[in-house]
Amino acid sequence: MSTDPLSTTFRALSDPTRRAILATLTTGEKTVSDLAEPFDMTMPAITKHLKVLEKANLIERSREAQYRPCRLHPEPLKDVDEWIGEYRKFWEASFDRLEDYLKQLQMKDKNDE
Amino acid sequence: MSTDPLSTTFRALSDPTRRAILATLTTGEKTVSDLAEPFDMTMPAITKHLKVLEKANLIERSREAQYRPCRLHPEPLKDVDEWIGEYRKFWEASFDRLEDYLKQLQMKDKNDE
DNA sequence: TAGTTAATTAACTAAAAGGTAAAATAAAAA
DNA sequence: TTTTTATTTTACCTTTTAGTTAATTAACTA
Repeated sequence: MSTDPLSTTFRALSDPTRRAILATLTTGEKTVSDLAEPFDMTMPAITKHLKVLEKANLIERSREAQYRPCRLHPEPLKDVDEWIGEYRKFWEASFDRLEDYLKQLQMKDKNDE
Repeated sequence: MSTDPLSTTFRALSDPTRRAILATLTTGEKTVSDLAEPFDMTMPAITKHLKVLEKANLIERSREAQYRPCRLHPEPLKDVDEWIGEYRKFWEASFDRLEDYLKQLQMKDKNDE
């Protein structure tokens, strides 16, 4: 398994339950039970999802009495945004122009051989 | 396993070999051998990574003689970009101000109870 | 046609992911 | 102090992932 930060972030985001948890946390700090409520899933499953998000640094946790509130820690998304930024020009070019662009690059490569 | 498009895209991006393959494809169409060359990995492993990328719609493939050239298909990254856009305001707020913002929301929630 | 090159498929393995039920822990409330 | 509430840990199961080697397919080349 890949343990580099970007892989860890993408991995954490690749589950709809975890993305829904992040979405809930955009409205503020929440308890585990709060977060579990919308899902047809046992508590331990939610605990595991929270662990994945915590290890990916996408949430932070504290303690208040018997609660372990979670809050959003969006910083790793910055790196995803930067990564994806490199590809923006490729989807912004229309399909046909992308074809042309890549064909050009390809011809350039062939000339280099 | 989650089969929704966004999960599939994030899943495909969660491996550094696959991200490196995409990066190589930004310089134009490439054969499987071209793509395999930088990695200390057997061909079947690369074939599998390409299958994951193809199923995630991040690459497209064709046939030329005995070659199966690959090219970038960046469209699914658009959706990732849109998803992440919803979180931009959270990492753009300074850490302290985010704390305040979330605390505010939290108080509002408590008042609603 | 025989051999080579490019890539895939098949069969297998080890580890990780995502879930469960039951037991354990920690703090609050009665 | 006992009970309840919130959450985690443990032990288990099944499926998926990421890799391997060996065999196969497909097309070019001598």
